[in-house]
Amino acid sequence: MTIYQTYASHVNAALDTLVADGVLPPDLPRDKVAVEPPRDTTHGDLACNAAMVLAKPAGVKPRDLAEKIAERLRAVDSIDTVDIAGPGFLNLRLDDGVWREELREIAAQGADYGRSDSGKGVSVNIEYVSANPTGPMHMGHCRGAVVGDALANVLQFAGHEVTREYYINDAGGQVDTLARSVHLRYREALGEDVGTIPEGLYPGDYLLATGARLAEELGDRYVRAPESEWLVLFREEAVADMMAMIRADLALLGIHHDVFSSEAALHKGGKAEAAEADLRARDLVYDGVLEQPKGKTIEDWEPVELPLFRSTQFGDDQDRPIKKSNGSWTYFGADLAYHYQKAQGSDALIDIWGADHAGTVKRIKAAVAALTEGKTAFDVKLVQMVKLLRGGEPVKMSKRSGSFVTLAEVVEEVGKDVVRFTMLTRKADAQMEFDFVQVVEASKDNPVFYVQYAHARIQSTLRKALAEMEVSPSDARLDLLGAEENELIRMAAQFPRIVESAASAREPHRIAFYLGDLAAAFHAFWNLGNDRPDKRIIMTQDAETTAARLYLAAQIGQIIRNGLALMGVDAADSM
RNA sequence: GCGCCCUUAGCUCAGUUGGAUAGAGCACGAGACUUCUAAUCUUGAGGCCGCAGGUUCGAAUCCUGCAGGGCGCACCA
Repeated sequence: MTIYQTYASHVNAALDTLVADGVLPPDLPRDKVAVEPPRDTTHGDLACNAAMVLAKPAGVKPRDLAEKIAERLRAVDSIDTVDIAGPGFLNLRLDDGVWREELREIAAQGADYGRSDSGKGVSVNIEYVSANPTGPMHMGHCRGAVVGDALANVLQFAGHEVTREYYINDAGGQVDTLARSVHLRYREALGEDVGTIPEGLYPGDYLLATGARLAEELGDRYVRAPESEWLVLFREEAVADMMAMIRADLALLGIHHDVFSSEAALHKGGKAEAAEADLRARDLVYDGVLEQPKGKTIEDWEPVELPLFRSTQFGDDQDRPIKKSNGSWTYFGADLAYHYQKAQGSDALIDIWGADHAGTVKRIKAAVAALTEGKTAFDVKLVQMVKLLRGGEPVKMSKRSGSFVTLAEVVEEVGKDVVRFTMLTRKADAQMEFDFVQVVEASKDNPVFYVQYAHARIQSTLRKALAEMEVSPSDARLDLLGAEENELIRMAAQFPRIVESAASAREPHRIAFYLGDLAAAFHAFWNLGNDRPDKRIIMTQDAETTAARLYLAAQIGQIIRNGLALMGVDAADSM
């Protein structure tokens, strides 16, 4: 139990006695009662809003109710003072021992500190990356990959059973184009001069290897053969190679999915037909004709009857076709079936998408709501674009020549940890700049460095104390810790709350911001020792105080490691 | 024309799902290095939370309208 949960239960007990005494009516909903750290630390250690939330339904004045709750809370041993402030806040000040005890808790739980079971019983499927298997990963995929992976870590830490999934779009027109591009490279590998790559095909050099491999394995038998004879084969081979490449790219970032789902396999298994039948039976799919969109003229518009999903019933502004006029499935039609399949295996679904797909969120949410009859929680997290800069100047990217900035190049240049941390320094739905120069700067402007530096400082202090004083961290005399140290502990004790909020809000960036704050607090404490030698961690004349402060520093280090681990970043022991 | 996202200090951004006097960093002013790693810290100034209504004990946060910016708008993926 965290400190906050412990004191929430004290508040609950106090409310129970008030109900028993007839001051409060029974059955008041208490879900809005919160015990939280106050924003302003001068207000105490914990703040509770119970009196304000319950006063109205109970028909009493907030401050009167607050006074009654306060009376009962004052009887709790570990609570030093209870003040009533503002409109009826209960401000609790805890005995210092409570915080010292939390420090021992951190030490005892170690890498598990912050783990909770709040997500227990709710399995989550999180689909992220799902880049089209037509080439290597580039920076456009990077942010979604990191956000998805970090979120998966956070959810797991919060007790959810998590499935990390990648959806392979291996059934659309793009992979046919890929197959044709590879066929060209295959002919090239057999000695043909193919000249410049025609418009509409993928020009990238990364297809050379696949072409060469197929030339070696298949010989020249498909050089002159009609497309119908080789398209499927070349498509499968090319997709397999592209996926191998993508997996290798993801591995550079430390990302490993549990499940790779193939769109082609979905169709083979008749999943789309099954979903359609299900929806038709409930009149959620019908054959109809779409109107031409208003405010936009389409030259070759022709009204066609298509099977349409009634997404307007779920708030979309148009019903959406699940099949094309040529009979094949639309992306949406397949995606609908795919989400149906995912919903069979998990209680909650999360998709991480690029913001350019924002327009399709409504229809897929509608589809999932329809297919699962609203039973499966489903979230789409949109991830905004990343602008690449070098020293403030935009990095030029040309998709046409195939010379985009690849993920592998970036990881090679700045390292996995810098990429991952930086991608989490903004809310996912806010635009972000990634400056190659800035992200590797060794200064406090650079949060990656700043947090790493705090950790390295802690580790080096531990080493130094051991080497020069033969003193190790110890909890024997934690009573020697003062007010400044307690501030630090208070901050450290928030970690479990932060993890929980990051999990429930699905916002992994909160971990990064918290670590920045924690690092700042540690750096501040450290520098206090410059002005006040009695506040240094290492006190050569005082082994007991040194041991206690080392214990504190070690636990701060532990939390930084735990937070970084959730982000998928390794902690540095020295810099 | 419609839908979604955004608008917070000069700049870049947080804001614990509705809490108290709205916070950081950069930049600007003033300070701290014979150090425990100054790769850091302390301190000052800086605000109509885009605008206008509404909801309530209480709004940057929720609702409505408006303005400005971004993205997307037949069968593409």
